[in-house]
Amino acid sequence: MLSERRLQVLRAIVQDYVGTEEPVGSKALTERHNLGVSPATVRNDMAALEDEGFIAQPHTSAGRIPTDKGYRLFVDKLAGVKPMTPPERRAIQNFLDGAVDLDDVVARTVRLLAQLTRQVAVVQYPSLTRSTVRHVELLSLAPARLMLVLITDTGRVEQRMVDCPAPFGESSLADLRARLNSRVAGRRFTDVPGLVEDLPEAFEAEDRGTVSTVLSTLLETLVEENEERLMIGGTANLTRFGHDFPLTIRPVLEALEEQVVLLKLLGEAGDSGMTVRIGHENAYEGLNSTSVVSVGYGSGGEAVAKLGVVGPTRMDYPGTMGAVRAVARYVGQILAES
Amino acid sequence: MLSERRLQVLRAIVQDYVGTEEPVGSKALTERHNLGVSPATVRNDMAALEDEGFIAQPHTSAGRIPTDKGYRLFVDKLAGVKPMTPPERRAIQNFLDGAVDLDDVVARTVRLLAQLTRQVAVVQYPSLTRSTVRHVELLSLAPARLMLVLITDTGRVEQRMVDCPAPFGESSLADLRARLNSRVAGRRFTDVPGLVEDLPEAFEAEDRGTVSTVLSTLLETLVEENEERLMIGGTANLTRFGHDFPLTIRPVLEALEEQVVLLKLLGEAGDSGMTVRIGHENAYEGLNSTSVVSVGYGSGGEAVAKLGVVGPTRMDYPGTMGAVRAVARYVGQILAES
DNA sequence: CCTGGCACTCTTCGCACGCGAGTGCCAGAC
DNA sequence: GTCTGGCACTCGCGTGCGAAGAGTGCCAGG
Repeated sequence: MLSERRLQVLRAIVQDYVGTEEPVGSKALTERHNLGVSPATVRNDMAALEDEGFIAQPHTSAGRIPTDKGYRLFVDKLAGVKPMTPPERRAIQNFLDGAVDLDDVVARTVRLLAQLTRQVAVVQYPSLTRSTVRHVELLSLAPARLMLVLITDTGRVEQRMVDCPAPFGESSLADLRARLNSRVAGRRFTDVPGLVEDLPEAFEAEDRGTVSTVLSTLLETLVEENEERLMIGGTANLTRFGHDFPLTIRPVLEALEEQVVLLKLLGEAGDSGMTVRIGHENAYEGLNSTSVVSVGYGSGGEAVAKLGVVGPTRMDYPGTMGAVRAVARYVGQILAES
Repeated sequence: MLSERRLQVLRAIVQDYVGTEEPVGSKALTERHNLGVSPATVRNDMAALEDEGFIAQPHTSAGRIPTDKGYRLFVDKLAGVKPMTPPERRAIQNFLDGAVDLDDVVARTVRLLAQLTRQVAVVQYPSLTRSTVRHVELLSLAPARLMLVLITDTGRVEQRMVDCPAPFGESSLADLRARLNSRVAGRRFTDVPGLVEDLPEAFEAEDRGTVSTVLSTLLETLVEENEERLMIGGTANLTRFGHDFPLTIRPVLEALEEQVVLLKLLGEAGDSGMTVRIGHENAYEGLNSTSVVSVGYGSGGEAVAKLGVVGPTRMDYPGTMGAVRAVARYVGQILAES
């Protein structure tokens, strides 16, 4: 077990390293933090910390830098979450209050997070899993060509082309439209598949193919709509990553382009409370030299989506966590109001 | 005026520099391109080209690299557009054919362009300004509440809520829907106002208020929802920019985050034909070390939006232009089909 | 107008060297 | 036991220098 002072030494190392970006030595430590002991003592502590794998030296005769394990301990035990100052809070609220619609809320949130943390921000759109169908519209564009329009209670509209296997009469169309709406209007997305399953049976044989096609397109649309989208911003902050640029930054940019990767990343984070994934704790190896701080947010008590930031493992964890938490909180408020 | 051979020398310099990323000297030139003259002669030509400002040397006793002016001449006079090979064409078509909706078309286009050119791709969503109305749909959500759905020929769908001043019967609704569509379907946005002006007169007094409301909402949608959006991709290709990383890449990333900047950038490009903006020709100074190749695309003969790529001034212009043109062409086809 | 030759200029690279930061260890003090 | 001061040792980093090499500009001759 590590003594109290050794933990303090680790904390000091993390803080200094985050500030200076340079390996920190025993002498500098005793000068900048009054630990009340001499450099020699600190050296012993450092040796112990290194044995335990919390810190490492890039090369002999250099100072120490924290390892992922060191950051982990720091985040878990040694550092709190730095609360935002009142002016910061006001700024956040003012900025988010100006949003006009959902897209705008998300866009502003991304900007805000990126600015506050000076890192890359990722914001997931509020999930639609609980949304319902308001209306389904079918329009005939050509004899064997329909357009399917889906309107959700969140005001979102999705449309799809449907190529019919056979011409579909106007009366059949009206019939299908009416039956479809009476079954699914007001229902949750997840319930729809079961509700329309037997619909083709109500139609003439010649129309069944088309009906099935329409239905499967509808189901596809629902699934896709349900699919999470996200927005990222602040990529310019990647330039502050480190000196060994190209190699570090490239896989990160690639990861950021793969929304699937990011969604999985956010998805893996715990549902409640803030999650910090440090370096190799990230499953995606392109992000092995980054840390991801994420948290759920939502309109009610429930989290409907996540947001977070991606930055170098050498980041200001307390500050970042404070900003992420505060932003999530205010976004939740905004969503609840609208 | 520059002699024919000097132009050839310039062309060779550009080609070699693009390939090697290193200043090219007189000797290497004569070896790799059989110009039929000796290095000494080439040196004289180079001196002349340098006097005219087409090439420059990073430092004395280094080879020459093209200046922006040199690239300009190269693009205008010395290089053609390299056509895609048949297999490439097929690949493009196949890839784009898989798209399910407009968002998907745009997303795929971005990926495709980024992959083909190995640069940053920018695709603007089809604009509504020059498109035509395919269909207007009116849905009754509540007795005095309608939803107006506008479908454009580019596959874009916009929707609006309409609060009616008075309840609006189902038959009136059908009537309005029919009249509206017969007047505006297939017409350009800009023509719509004149076409629907007198529509309220055809209705009973009690419905006129609602009809007017619907019409003004429609006109609003046509005008206001002309908001331009765009999608970017391939930012990971920025890592191939050069050796002097952070300084070059940072402003580019910043520019890419500012959609306004990008839209202006694309907007400034000529409406017809391909536009190449090289280095300092770009108004936005963050992009002074990049070139932008853009072209309009559209469903018919007319361009409804632009797409393009952003890359280092040292890029393969013929290849890039070929890819951009080909992609624009196929996207246009896809849009026309759907 | 082209060509070969030549002198000149710079950059780059390798290498040796010294400095300084930082470490590990040990003997002694509290 | 724990902390401290001292000391020898290790390396990385910056500097200076010299050689090598690439490339140029210019000139005289074909």
